[in-house]
Amino acid sequence: MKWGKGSGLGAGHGGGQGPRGYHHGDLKEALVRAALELIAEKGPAGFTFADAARWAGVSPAAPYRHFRDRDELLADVARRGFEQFTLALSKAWDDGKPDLMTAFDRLGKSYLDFAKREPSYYSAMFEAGVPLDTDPNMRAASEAAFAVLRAAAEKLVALMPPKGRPPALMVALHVWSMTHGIASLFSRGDAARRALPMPPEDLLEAAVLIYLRGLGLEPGAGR
Amino acid sequence: MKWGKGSGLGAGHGGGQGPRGYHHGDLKEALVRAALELIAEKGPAGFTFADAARWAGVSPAAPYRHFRDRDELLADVARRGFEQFTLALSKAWDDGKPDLMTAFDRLGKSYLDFAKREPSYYSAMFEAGVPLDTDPNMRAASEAAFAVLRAAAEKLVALMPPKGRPPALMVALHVWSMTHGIASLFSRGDAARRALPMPPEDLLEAAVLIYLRGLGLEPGAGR
DNA sequence: ACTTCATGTAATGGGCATTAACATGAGTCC
DNA sequence: GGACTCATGTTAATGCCCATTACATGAAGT
Repeated sequence: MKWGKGSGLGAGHGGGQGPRGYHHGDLKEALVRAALELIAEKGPAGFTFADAARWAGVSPAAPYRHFRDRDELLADVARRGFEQFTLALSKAWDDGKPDLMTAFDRLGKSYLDFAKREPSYYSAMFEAGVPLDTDPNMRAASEAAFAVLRAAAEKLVALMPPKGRPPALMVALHVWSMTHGIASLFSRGDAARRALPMPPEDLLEAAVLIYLRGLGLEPGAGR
Repeated sequence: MKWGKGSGLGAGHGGGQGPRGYHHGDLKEALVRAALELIAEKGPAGFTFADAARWAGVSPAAPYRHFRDRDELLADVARRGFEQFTLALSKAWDDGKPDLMTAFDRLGKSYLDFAKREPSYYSAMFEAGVPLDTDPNMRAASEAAFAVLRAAAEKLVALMPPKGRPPALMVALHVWSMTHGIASLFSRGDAARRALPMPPEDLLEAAVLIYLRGLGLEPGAGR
């Protein structure tokens, strides 16, 4: 045997998504983890299919049994990223408790936090150029993440008098864009980007406060 | 001769930045154009040094006379992108004429317009992972672009009463983030991204109006 | 035990980056 | 004007690494 036995996965029963019987280790999971590791090291375009195989400790051809090609691997990473992202956002929003403003702020911070804690996922999701409509699950996962934000926006605008109430979708898009912009420009783990006179979290918080005031929501509302 | 004569560059006098005497065509320019073309086709990571040479109609070794490696080529593309970007933004801002609000709006639109009209430059500048501090010119070019935005923000906050006047730098960063977020998420030429119920320009305009109102700037101010 | 399927391996062909040695044409200096 | 020199490009060669297709192999099912 020339390739070793994977990287600490043992010969478990295969907890992934295969029905049950796995022969060896859980290669699919190992490949995904390899991809994450490699993305963190050299960016979403900085590694090859063979690299992932090498990292997982198998032969260069083994990945083909699990992914058609490198793109499919990347797409799977992105999909998983969206799923975890949705989870994190939902948790942060927590249905608007204890009050909407607090929860909304937490939501934004959670977005930035995800981008910083999981730069590999974030890269795969937003910067790798993975098309959203190869896998229907992909689009669903991505939309689920946005749905959290949108639901939050719905509750927020419901605080306003029905007269000049802005469309919740627009509010959600605005907040998303702002947050994504800050994350892309300043909040990456790279540290190779631009310096900032304040932490990105504060930048975001101020932006959202100003924006909401512009909508007519006073800072104490919804409490 | 096996490689043909380039792609329509003719044997002009060499209008690029070489002092004057060029032997053949203006290969350096041709390579940059090749890179732009190829980025547009397959993304900033989707082409090789040899591809660029082939596209420019020269042998695979020729580019080495002009760029140390592929990264240097990409960096040059990014630098030129920032320069053109600065130009476009300056022109749009036009020193705040005829009034600040109009000019500011034009500035934002110009940002989106650049991202849409020159997706290759935009990619090289913001998505290719080109480090800003390899070439001092690079950082300078990138900062010049931001300086336009910052100057505009300065003029805008000067409209406000000195009491609760926000830092211009923060305003500039907010607007930049928002605009960059919209451009990244929705305004790319890709068309492979997410659908939007309104044009990105309108989304941005609304966001900026709301944000400025949140700062206490009434829509008619500065006129 | 035989079949079957999932899982991996060995081997092959091709492309790319990179370098060194050679060719060529434009300006330069007497 | 003619030889010199340098920038620019070509040819050729090397080594690496990748993707991908036939072949092997071990575990489960009957």
